[in-house]
Amino acid sequence: MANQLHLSIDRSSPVPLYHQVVQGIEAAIHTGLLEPGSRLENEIDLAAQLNLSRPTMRKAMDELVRSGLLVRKRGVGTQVVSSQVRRPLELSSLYDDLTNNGSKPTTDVLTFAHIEADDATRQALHLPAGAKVYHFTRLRKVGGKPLALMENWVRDDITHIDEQLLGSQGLYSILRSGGVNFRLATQRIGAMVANEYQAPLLETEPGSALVTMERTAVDDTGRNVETGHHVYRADSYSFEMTLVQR
Amino acid sequence: MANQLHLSIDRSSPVPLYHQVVQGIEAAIHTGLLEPGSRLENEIDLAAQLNLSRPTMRKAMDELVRSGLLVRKRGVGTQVVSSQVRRPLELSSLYDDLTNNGSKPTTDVLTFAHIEADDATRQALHLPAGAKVYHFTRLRKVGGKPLALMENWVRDDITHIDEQLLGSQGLYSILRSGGVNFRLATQRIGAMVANEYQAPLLETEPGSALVTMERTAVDDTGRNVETGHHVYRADSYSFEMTLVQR
DNA sequence: AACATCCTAATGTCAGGACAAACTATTGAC
DNA sequence: GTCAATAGTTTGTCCTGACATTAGGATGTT
Repeated sequence: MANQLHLSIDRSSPVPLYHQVVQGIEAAIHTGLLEPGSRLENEIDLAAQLNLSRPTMRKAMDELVRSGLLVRKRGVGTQVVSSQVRRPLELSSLYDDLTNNGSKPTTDVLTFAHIEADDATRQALHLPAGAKVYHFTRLRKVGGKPLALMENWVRDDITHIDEQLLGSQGLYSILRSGGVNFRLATQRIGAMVANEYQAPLLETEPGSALVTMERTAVDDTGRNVETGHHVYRADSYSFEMTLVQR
Repeated sequence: MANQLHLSIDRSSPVPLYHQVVQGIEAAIHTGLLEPGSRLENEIDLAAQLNLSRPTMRKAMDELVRSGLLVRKRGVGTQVVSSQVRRPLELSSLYDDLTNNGSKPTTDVLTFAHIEADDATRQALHLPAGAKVYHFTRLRKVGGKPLALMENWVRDDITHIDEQLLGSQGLYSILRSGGVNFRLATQRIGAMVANEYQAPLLETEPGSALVTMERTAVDDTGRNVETGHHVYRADSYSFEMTLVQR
């Protein structure tokens, strides 16, 4: 039962020890070395084997529990979750998701403007009256096939946004280069049917199903940096996530 | 700038100290005592004021950061997020969500059976060939208005499920009473248009937009307890969540 | 054989301390 | 006046140690 997982911890590495443990166990689960349903050794022994303190070991396991790979039960032990685990929904842009996936997305910038924010945008971004924002709509394709139609509003007091840049990079990548450290986002996922404007752009029929997503992102200084309204072809996109009981 | 929040910590309470702090700060934010965008005192001072150790204080703030109410920045401090915060998507049943919301949902059990699991179900629940499951479809209404059409498969080796019980309680409530401690779930959210079967049940037109959700839930022993396929009227339901950068 | 009780093992909570790293603002030099 | 070095503040990481709580098996009794 006691599974020997010989992780190697590099104390001279700049990556935190607990994170090295997280990566090691993640890898062990992924490669099948740790089988689904199998029990891990207890925290204290594991910590001792790796010459780590128990709080450090525990913090690593905390993260794995939070991400859904492990399940703990007091008085019993820790198990690898038996289901094939999907990654929890993370704060990332569609563009990043696609490139990480090996796809090569392209972006058509349909409209681009630097305008005074309307009421809804001012409220979403907490801007004073008269403040200006970047507003643009983009069409994202993968393999030449349209996937998403995206409309965004971004505050203009952070970094300059260029129409050409938008055509070659993801929005979040541009903003990160501009010094924005995203911390969290609130979003709402729903559904609608394609209207006469959306359907031809997405190369589908009016009346076909679309997934809708509204998102507002906050950076590490607490500013609401960006808000957007996106629609995706339902036959090509869905949101996967892992929920963890807290 | 240093905001005085006089939380009271009860050391004789069975609820963990860090959780008392979480609740206290949550309440302070909710009541407006801690304004959006305001800075908190540093961890060490806060811990000292409440006669807590820094790790305990820190664990409390960790949770608040994870849930999206606070934003931390090394060398700078901790701020209350300026946006109105929505609760992150938690592992809960629709029924619980609705009752917590003050609504009074009703459930019609459309079909109910105790049958041998098909291939897809066996794979989703990790069951051996020949295993039996409960299979049922339900229609959930709020205020007499149909909201969701739900089809579920549940393993039968945990607790007995009664057709009548399903009509009066949520599924998760029944399973919890049966000794199931849910730990996590993986789910996928998408969209479709209502077909001829769904539309009349949901009192909408064929071709109207529906939000779809597929979910598989895991308990604290690592078993896949339940899997389901739900559809919601898009004009009445959407998924809200908070994503946190990890 | 059935039941209640005790024991053990594991996670959960909490303390107090130490140092590292990052950001800010001030100070100093040119 | 501008820029770079520096000091101080705050969070990030890690350690050792201790006790509480729970689950489940083992034990003993009826």
